[in-house]
Amino acid sequence: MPTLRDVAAKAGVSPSTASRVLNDRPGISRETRQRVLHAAHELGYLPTMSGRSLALGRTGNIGFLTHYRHSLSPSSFYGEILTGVDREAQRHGYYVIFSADGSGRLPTMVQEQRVDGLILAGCDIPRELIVSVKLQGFPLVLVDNHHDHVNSVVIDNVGGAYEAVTHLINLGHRRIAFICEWLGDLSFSERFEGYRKALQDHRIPLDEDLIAEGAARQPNSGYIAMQRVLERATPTAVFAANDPTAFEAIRALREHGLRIPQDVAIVGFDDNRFVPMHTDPPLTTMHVYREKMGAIAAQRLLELIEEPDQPPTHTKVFTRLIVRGSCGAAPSDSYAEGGSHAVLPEPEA
Amino acid sequence: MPTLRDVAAKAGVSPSTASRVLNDRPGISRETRQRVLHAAHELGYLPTMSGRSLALGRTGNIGFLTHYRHSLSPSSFYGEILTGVDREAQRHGYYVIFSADGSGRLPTMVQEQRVDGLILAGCDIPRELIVSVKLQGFPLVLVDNHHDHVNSVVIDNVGGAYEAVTHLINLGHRRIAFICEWLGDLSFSERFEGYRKALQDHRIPLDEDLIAEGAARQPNSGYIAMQRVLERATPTAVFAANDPTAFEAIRALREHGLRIPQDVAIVGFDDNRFVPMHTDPPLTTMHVYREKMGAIAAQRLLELIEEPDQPPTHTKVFTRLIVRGSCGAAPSDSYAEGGSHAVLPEPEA
DNA sequence: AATCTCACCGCAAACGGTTTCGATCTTCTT
DNA sequence: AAGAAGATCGAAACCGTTTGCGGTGAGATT
Repeated sequence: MPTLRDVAAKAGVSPSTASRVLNDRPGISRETRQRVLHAAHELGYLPTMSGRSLALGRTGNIGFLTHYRHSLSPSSFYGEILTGVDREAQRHGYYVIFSADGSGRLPTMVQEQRVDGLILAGCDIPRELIVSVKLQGFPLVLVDNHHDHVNSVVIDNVGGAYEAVTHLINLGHRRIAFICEWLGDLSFSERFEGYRKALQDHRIPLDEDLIAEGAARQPNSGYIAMQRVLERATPTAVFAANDPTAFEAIRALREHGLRIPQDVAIVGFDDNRFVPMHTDPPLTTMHVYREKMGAIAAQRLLELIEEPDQPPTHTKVFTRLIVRGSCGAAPSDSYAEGGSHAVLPEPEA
Repeated sequence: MPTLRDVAAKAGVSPSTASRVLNDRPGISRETRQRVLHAAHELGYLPTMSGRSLALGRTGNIGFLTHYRHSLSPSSFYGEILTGVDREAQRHGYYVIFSADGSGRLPTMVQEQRVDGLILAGCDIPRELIVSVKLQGFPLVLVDNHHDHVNSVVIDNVGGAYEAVTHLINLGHRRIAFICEWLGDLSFSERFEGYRKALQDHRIPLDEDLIAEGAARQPNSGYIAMQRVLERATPTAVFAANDPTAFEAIRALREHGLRIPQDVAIVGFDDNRFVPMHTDPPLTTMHVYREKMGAIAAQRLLELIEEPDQPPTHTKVFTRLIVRGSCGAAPSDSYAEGGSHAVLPEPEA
C-alpha cells in the first residue's frame, strides 16, 4: 500500500505539502498542487485510517449496537435500520461498526476509541449501558428507545395507533378489538395507548373483553390472543399491534367462519416486508419508515460528533396508513419512501 | 480517556514496560507487573485502537460487504449471516464493519486499511470486486458465492435439494413439481440441479410440464409458478426452491381445491424464520445454518489474517431436512443449531 | 541597493502505542 | 574478588498522518 511519503517523493515535495494538498489546505502553488494530485492518483493513494485518526483524534467510524437477542428476530426490523444508518454514514465518508451485545457495560468499542459515536437500537438495551455511555459524554443516539436527556429517534406509536383505530372508526366500526403479543414491550403498550385514546376521543367505551395479549415471544401469539377475544365477544374490527400478530389473527378469524373484511376488518402495524403482501386480502397496516429512522439517527449522530455541545433532542417519526384490502376500504395509492418527522426540543428538567 | 503514559506514570514505570506488561511480554518482574496491572485497572485503561493499529499494522476489524439490494430483501438471510460473523469476531476480540455497496471497485474500507480482512456475502457481488480484492492479496472469504482460488463458504444447494426431493420420492411420489422465482439466481439453479439428479437417480423421467419459474423479484412468484404448473399437469408433490415460494404455492394449490398434504405434499428450502411456522400445515423445509455459515466464514478469515499464505478452501455447509406437516410424513424432532460441513481442498488449476 | 512583504514550502513535533537495543543491577562462577 | 551471565527496565526509533512555526526566495517599496 502506498504511503503519503511515497506520494510526496514521487511529486518531489515533502510529506507536509502533500498532506496539505490532499486536505485542501491553502498556501500551495497551483503547479505543485497539480503535481501532488497527479502523483496520488497514479499510486492510487488513500490515507491510512490509523495514522489519520491518530493525528486527528477521530476515527471516521460510528458504532451500531443491538441486543443480541435480535439476531433471532424474524423481522429484519433492526436490519433495515442498520441499512439506513449505513447509507447515511457512507454519504459522509463514515463507516459503521456493527455489534450485538447483551452486557450493560461500557462497550470496549468506545473504550478503545474505535468509534466517534454510538447508536443504540432497540428498547431492550440495558438502562445502565445508556447511562454509562452518556456519562462519558460520548456522542450517543437511541433508536426505537428513549431516555431523558439522551438523543433519540422513535416511532410515533401512539399517534400511529390512534390513526389506525380512527380509520376503523370512520369506517363505522364501534366494536374494535386490540390484540398484541404482550404489553410488557414498550412499543406495544404505546400502541395500546393510542388505541385507548382514539376510542375515548370518539366516545366509545373501552371494553375489556375486546382486549387480549398472547404469549410473549411465541410465534402463535396472535392466534391465541384472537381466540381469547372471540371466546368472550365478537368484534367487527381488529387492531393488531404488529403484522405477524395480524397474520395469526386472520387465521383464527377464518376458523371461526368469519370473512375478511366483510365480517371483520383488520389492520396491523409495521408494514413488515413479508406479511402484508401475503395475507388474503392484503393487510392494511401502518407503515414504519425503518431505513429513514436509521438515516435520521446517523445524521443526528454525525452532527453531534462535529459539535458535541448541543441540547439533546427527541425525534418522533410519523407513520403512515397503507390501506390495502383487509380493512374494507378502497386501497390507497402506493407511497414514497420518506416520512415526515418532528424534532422536539427536550423540555428542561 | 487514560493513555498508556498515564498508566506508566501511576505505576512509576516507563511506557515501554507498561506496554510489555499489558501484552504479556516476558522479562518483567512479578512485582512491577502487579503494580502496572493494578494501575491500568484503576484507570480503566484500554489501549487506543489507532495508536495500537498504527504500531502493529493491524486494525482488529474485519469488513462485511453485501450488495445494497439486499437491504430490500424480505428475508433476513444476510442479517443472520452477519450475526454469525459478529459473534465469532467478538470471540477473538475483533469488530466487524458493515457496509452495503454496489460498485465493483476496490472498497475504500480496504484502501484506507480500516480492516484486516473482508467477507463478501451474496451471489450478486460483482465479479470485478472479487478479483480486485484478490489481486491485492487481501484476506478474503466469500459467503453464499464462490470463485476459483478464493476462500468461500456455501450452502450445499445441490445436496440439499437432492435430499428434499428424495424424501418426497421415498414417500411414494413420482409426479414432483419444481418451482422457483427464476433460474437466473445461482442458488435456485443449483437447487434445480439437485432436483434433476434425484429424479434421475431414481429412474424418474424429467417432465417439463412440472417445472416452472415465476417472475423475478416479485412477491407472488410462487403463486404464478404454481399456477403455470397446474395449468399443464397435476403433481402429487411440489419442491419449492425457497420458503416464500412454497408459501405462495400453497395458496395456489388451495384455490385449485387441493388439500395439503393429502392431495399434494410440499417441501420448501431455507427454513425461513417466519414462513414455516405460519403455513398450514407447518412447512417441511431444508434448514440452512445461516449464523453458522457466518461464523465459519469469520473463523476462516481470522486464520487467514494470522497466516496469509494458505491454500484457498471451499467449505460446503450441509443442510438439514426439517419434517413438519406439509409433506405428509411424521414430524421430526427439533434440531440443534450446528450443522456439519466439509472443507474441500481446492483442486489445483 | 537595502529592506519589507508575502507566497510557498520544509522541519520537526505530536498523536498513542510497540519494539529494538543498550544500560544497570543482581547473582553466580571461578 | 573480578568477571560473566542473566534479569529487569528505560531511551529512542518507528508506524502514517497532520500542523505550528520558521525559512527561503521573489517581487515590491523606499
